Amino acid sequence: MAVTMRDVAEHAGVSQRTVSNVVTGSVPVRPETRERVMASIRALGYRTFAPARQLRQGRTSTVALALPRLTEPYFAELAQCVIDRAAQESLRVTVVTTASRREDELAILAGDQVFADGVIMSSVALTPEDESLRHPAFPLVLIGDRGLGGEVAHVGPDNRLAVRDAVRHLIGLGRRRVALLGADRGAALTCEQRTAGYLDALAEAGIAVERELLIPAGWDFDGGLAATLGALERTSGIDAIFAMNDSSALGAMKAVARTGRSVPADIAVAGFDNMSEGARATPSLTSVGPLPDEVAAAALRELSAQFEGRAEPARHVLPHRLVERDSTAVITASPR
Amino acid sequence: MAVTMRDVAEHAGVSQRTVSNVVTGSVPVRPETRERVMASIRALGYRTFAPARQLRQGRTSTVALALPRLTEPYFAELAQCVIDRAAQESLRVTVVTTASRREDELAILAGDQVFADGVIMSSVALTPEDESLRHPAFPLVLIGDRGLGGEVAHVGPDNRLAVRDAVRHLIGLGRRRVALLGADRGAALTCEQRTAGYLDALAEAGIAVERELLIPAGWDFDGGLAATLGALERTSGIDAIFAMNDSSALGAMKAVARTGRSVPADIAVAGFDNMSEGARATPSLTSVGPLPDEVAAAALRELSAQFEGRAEPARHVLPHRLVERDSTAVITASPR
DNA sequence: CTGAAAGCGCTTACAG
DNA sequence: CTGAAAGCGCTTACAG
Repeated sequence: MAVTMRDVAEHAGVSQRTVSNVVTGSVPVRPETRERVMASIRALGYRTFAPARQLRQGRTSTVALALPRLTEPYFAELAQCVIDRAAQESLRVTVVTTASRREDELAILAGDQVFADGVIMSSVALTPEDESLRHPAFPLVLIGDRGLGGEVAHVGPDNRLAVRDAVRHLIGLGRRRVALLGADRGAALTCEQRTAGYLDALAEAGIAVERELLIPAGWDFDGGLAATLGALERTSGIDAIFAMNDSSALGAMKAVARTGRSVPADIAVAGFDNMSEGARATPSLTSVGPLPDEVAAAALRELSAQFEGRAEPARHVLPHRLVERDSTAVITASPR
Repeated sequence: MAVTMRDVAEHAGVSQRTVSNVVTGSVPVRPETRERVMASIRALGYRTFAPARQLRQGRTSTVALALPRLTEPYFAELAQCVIDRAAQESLRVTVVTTASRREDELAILAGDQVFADGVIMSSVALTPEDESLRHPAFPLVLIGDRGLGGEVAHVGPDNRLAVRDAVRHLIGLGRRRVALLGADRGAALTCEQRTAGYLDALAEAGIAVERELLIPAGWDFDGGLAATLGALERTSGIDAIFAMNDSSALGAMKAVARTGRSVPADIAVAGFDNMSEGARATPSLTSVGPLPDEVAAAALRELSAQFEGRAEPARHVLPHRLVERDSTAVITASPR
């Protein structure tokens, strides 16, 4: 740093203390003095050197956000929500991406990459057995899918209930052959839980489970597209698709259209995540889950609670909402 | 911070200096000592407090990335590229979004939000007249579209040349009524430059400019979709569309399909940005421009040069590439 | 390869 | 409302 607070103080003929008061605005300063200091700041081109303040205050006022990737629209939207919410509390956000690599997620737990007061992580590769999850060395909140261990804070929906509600909605439309898209992530808790919700809804309605309606698929647009194309070719009579997330649901809608069928007339489609992109799709996509902004807000709230020592790490079940849109409308629209 | 380096040194029976050597790995430490220190670190749960290191070193090892929003796929991809490239140089990335607000961009120039060694900004609202651009108070690199002032570093393609190449390609396919989608941002330099490239290509081919082929549109998916639907209804005979960016080009392709026409048989479509999403679209999208990763790499390289005082802020013209894909293929595919 | 000590640029009780 | 001074937790010449 070229010019320091000391230089400004000298230039303005006041103490460092006064300059600090002006800069932080924490203490009222006589307008006259204030003006003089501001003038010196401008004249000298002074800028606060953040690390010094942070060292003194013992905190960075930064949160790290760890996500698999920003190129998945859901994560991009979530990141935007976290940034916006954090800004309201004068917190900055450092984004770290893991590419879904277990080693990267573990490195974050080890605190290697963490130059922040706390971490919000969307983990996809950790398991409840991971020891480092027992005692994170810093405030940590897991978001999204995973319900891991008992020690670590978490915010997320009740996956099972949410999916049950969504599939119930599909069945309520009179659909009887509801495919579950993305049903192959054996060990992943989220997948298990969402699958359980699907089975609940079927059982409730007295519909038998058909093995071929459990469709393996990647949880992204291309995964949903490819798997749906395959399923529609292989299996006839599918009249609804519940996708494990919105990205794959959007892919599924494209697949349906490409085979000359219509959403929702021939096949109703619903997803999970309540991505804002779903509202803008054609047809607009029915989805279940908390809103991304609600997830961001809850994660930040939990992190703040830990910063302030207000609470033990807690596990928050976020209420989900089923937003019904055109992709499950009851009208029988004609194709195109 | 609970446990400091001092505590570790005491616990291990060595000096702070030695602990520091072990932690940073900058100086070789006797394996035996090293092990003892590591054991103490684990036992005490020590973690480096970044601000102290940063204060001492006089730098944050963080770059701020300022973008309009993360929910625009191009920016999400660019952010991912910057994060990946930065990680290679042990730099962290703090993401700040401006929502395209001029006041937010100015605040960043004023250094208000900047807790980083330098800033990479994708500005959309500043003009060459903005005084704060003359003498940024910290290393600053503008990316993407804007060619602003002479003082501030910039990386970006030659918009005019790039668009000329792309439109030339369209004309080379035998298309004669090439629409320019997104041609309404009067003052914006990028828009001006790209429009000039379009006009160049037409002039070259001896094609008269048709006023109604200059289509105003927002530079995003929905903007491209809506404007193209309107244009196709209003104007007949359009046989190609060059969109100002890939997002609006993807919207245009959807509009074309929705009106029962086919890409590329009826209407060829090309965009700008070389977003990776374009390669995955159906049909895959022809695009021109540098790759997002090339933009990220160049921006970071320029920033590093400024950090090290290696150079005056420079203006880098990135080579563009025209990636030809299915949306401009010569085969006459039948619809669907 | 390791110690003892200075100092990075701030903020904040402690006085007035 | 303002001063003088201590100290946050590191790294790094300076010695050995």
